[in-house]
Amino acid sequence: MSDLLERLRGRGWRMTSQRRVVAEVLAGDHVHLTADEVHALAAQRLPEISRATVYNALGELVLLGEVIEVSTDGRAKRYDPNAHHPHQHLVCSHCGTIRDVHPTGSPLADLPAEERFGFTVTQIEVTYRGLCPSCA
Amino acid sequence: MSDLLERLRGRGWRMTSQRRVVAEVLAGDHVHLTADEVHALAAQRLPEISRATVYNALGELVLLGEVIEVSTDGRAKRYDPNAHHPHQHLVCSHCGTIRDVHPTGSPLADLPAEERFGFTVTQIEVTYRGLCPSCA
DNA sequence: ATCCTACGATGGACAGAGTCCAAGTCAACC
DNA sequence: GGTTGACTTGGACTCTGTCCATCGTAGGAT
Ligand SMILES: [Mn+2]
Ligand SMILES: [Mn+2]
Ligand SMILES: [Zn+2]
Ligand SMILES: [Zn+2]
Repeated sequence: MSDLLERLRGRGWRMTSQRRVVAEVLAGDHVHLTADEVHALAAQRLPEISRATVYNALGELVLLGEVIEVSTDGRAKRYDPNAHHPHQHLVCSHCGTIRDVHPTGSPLADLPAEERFGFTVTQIEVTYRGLCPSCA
Repeated sequence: MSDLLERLRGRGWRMTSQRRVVAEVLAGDHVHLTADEVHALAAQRLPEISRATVYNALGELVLLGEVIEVSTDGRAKRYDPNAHHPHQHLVCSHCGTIRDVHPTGSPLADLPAEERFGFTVTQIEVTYRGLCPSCA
C-alpha cells in the first residue's frame, strides 16, 4: 500500500493525514467498503475526519484509477481498491454481499458494430446476481 | 398491452385506475423511464396519482416479472417493460442515456463452478458503458 | 526554522431517490 | 346496494451523496 501512497505523492497529491488514513483503510484484497464504512474505519484512527473528506478522497482515488466504484442497485456504492486486477462481481440480491469473480471466456462478448449506436464503449461490466448461501 | 392487463387481472391484481395508467404509460419498446418520469406521464391522465402509488405499482410489476428494473449508477432506477425479450444495456457514462443491445455469442460467460461461492446465480447482467455520440 | 498561501478539511445545510405509515377510498365479490 | 380488505394518498422520514463558507495546514519559498 505504501507504493500506492508513493504513486499518489508522485502525482502531486498533497499528503494529508485524512487521505493517508482513507488509503490505508482501503488496503487489501476483496475489499468492497461503502463510503460510510470507510468513514467509520477511518474515524477509529482519526476521530474528527468528516464524511465530506472521505467522499472527496474516494472520488479522487476513483478519478486516479486507483479504486473502482461498484454500484449495487439502490444501496450505497462500494469502493474496491483492487483496480489493477480486472475482475467482475457476484452480488447477493438479498443482502448485497459482494464476491470477486473471474468469468471464463475472456473477451466479454463484444457488441456487434451496428449495435453501438455511435457510442465509444470503454467498459464492460458483468454482474452475476443471485442468493448467497445464507440468504438462500 | 391489454394482454398485460389481462395477465395481471388473471393473477389477482385488483385493477385500479392508477395501476392501469402506470401499465399504459410503460407500454412500448425501448422504454426506460424513471419512476418520476412515469409519475409525470401518469399524472397527465390522472392528476391526483401519488408518487407512492407509482412506486408501489412499479415494484409489483417487477416482482411479477413484467418489468425489469435497470439501475444506472447513482441516478434513479429505470423501468423497462421489455421483460420478455432478453437484452442488455449500453449506458452513456456522462448523460445516462440507455440503448438496448443484443451482444453476440453467449456473453453470459458462465462462472467457473469453483467461483460460485455457494451462490445460486439467477441473473447475469452485462452493462456496456461509454460515451454517446453527443457526449463524446 | 519560519512564513505564506493555495489546496484541503470541516460540518452543517441541502438535494434526490426511495420508503413508511395512518387515514381515507373503492374494486370486487356477495 | 352493502361489506370489507386491498389500494391510494400525502406527508414525514431515511439514506446516500453534494455543496459551500470558513478554517487549517502541507509543503515550497526564503
Ligand atoms: Mn472487487
Ligand atoms: Mn431495455
Ligand atoms: Zn445474501
Ligand atoms: Zn451521453
